[in-house]
Amino acid sequence: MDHGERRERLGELAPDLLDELDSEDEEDEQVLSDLPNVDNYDEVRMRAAPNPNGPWHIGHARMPAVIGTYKEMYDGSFIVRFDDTDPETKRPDLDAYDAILDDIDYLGFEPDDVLRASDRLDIYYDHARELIENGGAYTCSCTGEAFSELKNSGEPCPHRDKDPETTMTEFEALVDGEYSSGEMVLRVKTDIEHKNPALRDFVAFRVIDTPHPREEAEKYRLWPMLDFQSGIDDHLTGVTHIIRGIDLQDSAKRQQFVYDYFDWEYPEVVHWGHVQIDEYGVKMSTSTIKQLIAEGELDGWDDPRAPTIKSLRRRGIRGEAIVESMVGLGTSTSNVDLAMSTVYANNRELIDDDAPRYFLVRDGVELPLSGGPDAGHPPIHPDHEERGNRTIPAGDAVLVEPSDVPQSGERVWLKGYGCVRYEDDALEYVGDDIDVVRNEGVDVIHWAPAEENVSVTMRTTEGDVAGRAEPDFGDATVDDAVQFERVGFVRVDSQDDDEAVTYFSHD
RNA sequence: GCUCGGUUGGUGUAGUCCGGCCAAUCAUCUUGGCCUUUCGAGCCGAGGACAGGGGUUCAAAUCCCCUACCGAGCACCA
Repeated sequence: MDHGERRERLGELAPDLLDELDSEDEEDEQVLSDLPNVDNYDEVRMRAAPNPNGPWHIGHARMPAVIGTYKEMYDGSFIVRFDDTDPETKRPDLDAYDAILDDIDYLGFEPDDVLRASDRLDIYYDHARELIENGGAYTCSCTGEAFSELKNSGEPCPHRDKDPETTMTEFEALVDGEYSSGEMVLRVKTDIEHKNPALRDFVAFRVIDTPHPREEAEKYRLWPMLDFQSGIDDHLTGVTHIIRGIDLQDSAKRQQFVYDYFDWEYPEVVHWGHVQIDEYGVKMSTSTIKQLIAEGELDGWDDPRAPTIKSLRRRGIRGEAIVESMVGLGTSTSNVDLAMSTVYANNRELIDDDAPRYFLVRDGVELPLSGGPDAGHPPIHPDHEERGNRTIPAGDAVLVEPSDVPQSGERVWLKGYGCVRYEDDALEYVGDDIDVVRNEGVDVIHWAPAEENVSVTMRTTEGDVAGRAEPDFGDATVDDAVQFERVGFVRVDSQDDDEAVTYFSHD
């Protein structure tokens, strides 16, 4: 029995099962693996916890793409929580908060709530106090080096046995700003002999002398470390599923100690590996990009050479295409490479059907033309005759790309116009019988009028390219995705009289 | 050094928990053909993978052990 026969048979025997089979088929669309233990929760709730130190690079799209997709799969929710708890070494960039939310919006997702950790210091302090009362934390004035040495040999530091009252007093002094950076920290008491040294008595709070850039938070000096802050917030905001990188593999184990003190249930965790993106010479890290912009190597976050979401956006890559590509990577713990060709393939599928066609001649060579009709009329879209045809006036001369100039005596087909022969440095019309293309191997090329055309700058990942487009390209409006035939898809970035700027999307 | 994790075609992924219907899925990629006045799309076809070695088993991508390679943590970064 082949598939069809089996279906038919099943339909006779058990129509119910067939319905079930069909609905399963529809859900074959599911691209991500199931989240663990979803049934144990009323609602799947997730969070993205970006550090607002700049707009997002492409890799950052993975988090909203994945949790946004899970949100749709499970009818769940997700929040964005800015983990901006280091005013110094990971100093937040005030513009980045909105830039990141804007990027998430571009990807097509809307967070159910947006929080800033720097608004929540008092909450963290309160939980620290409770932890201290429970004997789960102690103030420690060891230098990092000294503590590390003790810790690595599994020995407690002298401050570990402090009574909670002393710790509490010292903690309040920390909160009140009576210590400077480096003098005192609050540690969570875990297991100083834990076989994994990474889990032994980690720092929960430290003093940072540099004020936070946000006005609302500039008064604070005592800042929680990620593992403490994030652990508290995940619980308080009802997060049921945490998705994070393998660099945070030990976080859950550390935070588990805190959760145990509070008698909380730890959320489900999924770890994924790092993403690398091919095709970019520029290193993909926010700080590197920031530096290149500062040095003038890149024009800005949306420079076509920058590996950022803002750049892809300006290049006309739809958020949906980025999301599909990211979701396609799945959530495996091994590191993955994302090929930009996948993103481009996804985007092409989204824009191809709508993109009108135009000719753009790069580095045009001007060739006199004689003997033919006044104009060429190629279709606006080859699959949609109803959209009509363009009009490209031929005039007395046309532009063609240098590599398209035929050998002397040879013919070439100017698309939408007809066949011409190249002789004595000029083109002469020789007819409109398409059979020469079909049977005689005449090449079809694109062209533009030498007189009446639109000057176009096409910005690409490799630099700017100058060209001339056919006059009808003037009909394209800013933000349109169009295809320059034989060149590739571009997004129209600006359009003034006879001057246009386009950003190259992909071929 | 201590600890934790990973390795399926060029790339990514499904399958691994609960061994058999996996001579391994899907996409991208490369490629042949059809169609086409380009590119793309579409249609038909092709290419290409279970890191290596042992073991358990009637049966292993799947379980166990070893090796190799890759990665992560051991921060007063996130």
